[in-house]
Amino acid sequence: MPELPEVETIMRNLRRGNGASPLPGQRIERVTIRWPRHIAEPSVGSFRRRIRDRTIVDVRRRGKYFVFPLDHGTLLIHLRMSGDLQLTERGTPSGPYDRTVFHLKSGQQLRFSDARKLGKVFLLDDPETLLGKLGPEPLDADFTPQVLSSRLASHRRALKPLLLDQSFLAGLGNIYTDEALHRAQLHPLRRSDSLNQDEVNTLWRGIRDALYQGLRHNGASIDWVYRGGNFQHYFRVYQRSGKPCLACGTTIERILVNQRGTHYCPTCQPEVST
DNA sequence: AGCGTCACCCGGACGC
DNA sequence: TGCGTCCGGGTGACGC
Repeated sequence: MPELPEVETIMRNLRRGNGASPLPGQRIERVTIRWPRHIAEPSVGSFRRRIRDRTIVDVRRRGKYFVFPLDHGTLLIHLRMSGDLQLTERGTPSGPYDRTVFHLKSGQQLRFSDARKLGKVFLLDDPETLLGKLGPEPLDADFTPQVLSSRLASHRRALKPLLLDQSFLAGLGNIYTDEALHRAQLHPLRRSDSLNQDEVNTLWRGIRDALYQGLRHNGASIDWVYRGGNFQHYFRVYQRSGKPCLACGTTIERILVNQRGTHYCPTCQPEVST
């Protein structure tokens, strides 16, 4: 499932062009919409009309969103569970899950494929109506341990659901949350306002380390969808239940936390009486 | 505020 | 071989 490192990796490829021409500067001629419910805003008809002849000015990421500032308005795409974005050369055979295809003046196509159809596409005048709800970027320089500390203290939730909450912190999903908590040696059910300063610092480090390692390996390819990365070979806890902890040998456990599969090491991440 | 639940989806795993 | 069933997971809506 595309989380920050996967979205960032795909974003960099689009920006560079990766063999094809870079996406910034390219013009959209028209769009093919094979699954209209992908278009979240505006209406499909309005979207189709307004996207014509727009120039893609830049390619960015905010949280798990792709952000494409246009000469008029901003295109935003969220991959959710099973989405992928590819920049393809003229004549590339279409895939079975290509849902929305942007035909570019260059002959290339920007293809949004999404097997499970949960992704979303937006065309907004003001992207902040969407992006403004997001919490800080965990890799930004102004995301300091102090920022994390004060945000943690203002909630009394378990760490796991809090870290998954995009308005608390933008970009973590199930994989990187579990990986970050293991690095920080914190139990997923630990209450956010119970951490001392050392533990906050360790959590900050754990979040950044997990994300940086994901980025270094171009993200994780755990579904049949995104195939670009190999971070899945370096998971310490995610989908490793029943296997030995790489740090201490204890068997990794899987529990449900707010209906989310949660993987952790009972020895490295002890339950704390708070 | 935070939690539980449901809905949206469908490929793949599993059981028979 | 082929069918039926369940699961996972990001997010938003809704109710408590």
